[in-house]
This record gives sequence, structure tokens and C-alpha cells, in this order.
Amino acid sequence: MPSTSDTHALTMLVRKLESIAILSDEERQAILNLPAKTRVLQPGQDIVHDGDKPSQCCLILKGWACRYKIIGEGKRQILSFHIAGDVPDLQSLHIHTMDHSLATLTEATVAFIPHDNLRELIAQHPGIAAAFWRDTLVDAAIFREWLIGMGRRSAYEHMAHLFCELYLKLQAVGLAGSYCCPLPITQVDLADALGLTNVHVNRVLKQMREQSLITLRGHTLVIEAWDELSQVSEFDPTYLHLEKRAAA
Amino acid sequence: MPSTSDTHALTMLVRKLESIAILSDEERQAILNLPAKTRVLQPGQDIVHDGDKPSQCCLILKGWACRYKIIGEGKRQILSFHIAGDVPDLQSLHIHTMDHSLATLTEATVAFIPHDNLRELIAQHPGIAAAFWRDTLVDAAIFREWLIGMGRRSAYEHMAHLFCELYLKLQAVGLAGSYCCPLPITQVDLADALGLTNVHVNRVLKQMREQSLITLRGHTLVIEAWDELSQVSEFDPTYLHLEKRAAA
DNA sequence: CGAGAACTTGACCATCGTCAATTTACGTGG
DNA sequence: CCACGTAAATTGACGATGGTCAAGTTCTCG
Repeated sequence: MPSTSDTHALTMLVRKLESIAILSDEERQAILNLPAKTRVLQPGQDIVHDGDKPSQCCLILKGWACRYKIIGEGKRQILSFHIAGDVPDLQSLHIHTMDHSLATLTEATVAFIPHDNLRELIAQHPGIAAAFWRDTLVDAAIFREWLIGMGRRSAYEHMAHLFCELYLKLQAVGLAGSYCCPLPITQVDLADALGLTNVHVNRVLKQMREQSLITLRGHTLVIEAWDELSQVSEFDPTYLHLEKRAAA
Repeated sequence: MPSTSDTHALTMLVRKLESIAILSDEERQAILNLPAKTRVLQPGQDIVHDGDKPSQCCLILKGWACRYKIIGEGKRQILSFHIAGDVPDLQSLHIHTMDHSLATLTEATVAFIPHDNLRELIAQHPGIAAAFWRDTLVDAAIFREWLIGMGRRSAYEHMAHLFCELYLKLQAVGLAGSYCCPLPITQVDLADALGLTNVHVNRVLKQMREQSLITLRGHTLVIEAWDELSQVSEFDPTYLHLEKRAAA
């Protein structure tokens, strides 16, 4: 039987899935009955490593994480950012060998849920399976948009686009204020996500500040001019597929 | 009742899913009973367009297709290549608005299967649902690898990596010979996939030929030195997740 | 054989990377 | 509260990868 704190953890998963699909009372209860082990991790700590064959999934409750891969002599590419409610290694349910790593970017609270229980859950609740599937599809849509940014946008446009994306994602889960949101990552992290160097990220940030598009105080991003920011990056939020969707 | 040619089309889907999961006789039959409308398309023709809300999925039977998106003043980013057996818009089952387009690159034969029938199929056969889900997850894994190529590899390494990937994907479905495979696309297509210009693609190809890594005659890619090609691009096929996998 | 598409090449240029030196911010212990 | 040490941010000078523009050349196919 889950402890109080575990139930709290699973409430986060219920909330996430309800942003994707409509859950029945029974489905909601089935999720809350999942076993989960909660842990607090230090910043920069690996959760799952490239090549692992995990037997559990990780639900982020607090803080930020990222998927990344190291190639060559230590070059890192960040593949995605993850925040509270995300299950960044959901794919490990169906793809047994990790082809990248997952790590915290900040101090983070995460809950681990065994694959066996998740498999049982989706076997008995096709609506939940569909919601999970949809979640991984939105994930893929974000990868596609990052590909476009890397391939066909300038550093300036690409970064503006990322800021728009992060702001909307945080807003969707209630973690953003009015045109401002936490951005608890370093310029090196930003560079590794955008496929740039930290030096160039710094230069682009300077430019964006000079043009009064954003300010970045401490670890808070303030969007001073949303319209301009989304316009220079041709930001179209369609790919985030944020609209709520009934279970199949 | 499906016509003879439609049954032939669906055999392709059975074969594809059997490369992902083990199907029961019943599941195999259920797939073969799907209705499918087959059409032959000209090269460069759109199958589904950015913004559409399709009510059917597209199974490629012959030829090549790609997913792409146009941004700015006509800049195109190709997001993925697709060959016989692929269902490149499977995500439209769960994500209703297309956030990119799908088009043929060559003359192609494709079959269309209504969403309703696919939904019924997966509702009644969870094993097939799992196989489809897994397929979209491998798709996402390939996006991630392309992201790494764009962000952290040189043009030369990136292109070498793509050639390794395409060769293995074609080999997996029996469409490649011994270190040679069809590559029926233009240098402009290659450039739009790699995030480069056609001019630079041409220069990199010249370099690869000079170093006797590949030759590209007509629309056939010959890999003259697999070991070197995979080594310079640090190619690790794990992310293609080609090993066969039992249905859940 | 002719026309258009695809490919190839050269000259020049811009974005972004590299290297290295400061400066600033921040957490810890005194 | 201040001093100190380390990580993060910032800046400048210079260089390289890849883009732009433009002019051929070769292929393909009717």
C-alpha cells in the first residue's frame, strides 16, 4: 500500500494525464494505487544512463531534468528538458535499451514506478495506455521542432523559439507567472540544448537583452515582448498539442 | 471485403509489424482484414499537409517519402525518410492536427487505412497497439539521433551517420544489397535532411568519394568502407532498435 | 536532339566556434 | 557580516565551417 508521500507523487501523474486525456474515476484510482519510491536527487546526477536496461520509469515531481547524450570527446547534446509531471523515460516500457541518458539539472524530487506495475496498468486500462502513447507522440513532435530549429533557424531564432516553448510548457502545468518563468539552468546547458557553444549563447542572450525581448535575472526568465519573441522565431504552438483530449 | 491488391498492401504491414513484435494468427488475420485503398503517387506530391486533420493513415508500399516542414521564406527541413512498410503518419491516430507535412520523394505506391478501422484494431488487439506504439518510439529515437547529428556533428560526420542509418534501415526490410542500397533522392533533399545547403552537400560528397568511403552512381549508394564510415560518424545502431521483440 | 533538372565548382562572406582572460555571482566557513 | 573559492557569465581577438551567389557542366528523358 502506498505511503502518503507516494500518493502525493502519483497525484502529479494523475494531473499530467488529465492534461492529456479525460480519466474515469476508476482509471484515476488505478494510477493512485501504483507503487512509487520517491527520492531527492542532487543537481547533475544521472537517473538512467545510456545503455541501461531499466526496469522502472521515473516521474519528475520537482526540479528540472534533461535527456542527453555524450558523443566524441565529451560533446554533449541535450535532447529535451523535463519538469514536474513528466515521465521522461516512458519509452523504456517498450524499448528496452536506453539510447541516451537522463539526468537532473537542478536538485530534483523524482518517483520511481516499476515497469511491471505500469504494464499491468495499461493492460487493464486502454484509456491510460492511449494517454501515455499520446504523451510520447507529443515528445516526438517536440524533437521534430528542435530539429527544425537546429537545421533551419539561426542561433537567435532558435533560442527565441526555445524560450517560447519552455514558457508555454511551464504555463500549462501552472509553473509560470505572467510572461515570466523559472529557467534554472546554466548557459552551458542552454548551449548543449541548442547545439551551440556557451560563448555564443552568451552573445545571443546579450543581443536579446539589448533588444528588450527578454531579461534573465538569476534563474528567472522574463519575456518582455512575447509578440516579438514569437514572431522572430516564427513560433507556432501547434506542435505542443496542449489542447485537452478525451480518452479513446 | 478487401480486394487482392489491398491484401497485398496489408501483407506489407504484417511484415513490418512482425519485424517489431511477434503476432498471433488472429492478429495477423485482423490486420489483413483492414480496408485499404491503394494509390500510385508522382514524385514530390504531398500526402498529408501541415495543419490537416487526417482521418486515415498512410502505409508506404513502394518508393520513398519524407516528413518535412517549411519555415520562413521557403526553407525546408526534412524530418525523416520513409520506405516500404512505414506508416509515417501513425501519430495522427492520437494527435489530430498535423504539425508537419508528408510527401513522396519518388514515384510511390501508398495505401490508405481509415483511422476508425485502425482504432478498432488496436482496441481489440493490445499486442498490435503495443507494436504500433513501439514503432512510434523508434521513430522518436531516430529524431533524437538526428538532433545529435545536427547539434554536435560536423557536416561530414553527420552525412556519414545518415548513410549508415539508411543502409541498415533498408537492409532490415530486405531492400539493400551487400554494402549498397538505393538512394533515390537529390542532393537538395539530402541537404534539407541534414540542415545544410545543396552546395555544401555536394562538397562533402566529393570529399567522401575522394576518401573512398562511398560512391554514388545514379541513385545507388555504394558503401566502399563500412568500418571507416561508421567510425568517422561514431555510428552505433542501438538507437534503431532493430532486434525483434515479442508482443507484450 | 533539346530542355530542364540535377550536379559541380569557384570566389567570397557570415555565423558561429576556439582560446583565453576577466568579471560576476554564489555558497561556505570564519 | 565578510573573506574566500569555485562555478558561471562575459568579453575580445581570431579562425573555421558552412552559406551565398553565380556560372558552368552533366544527366535524364521525352
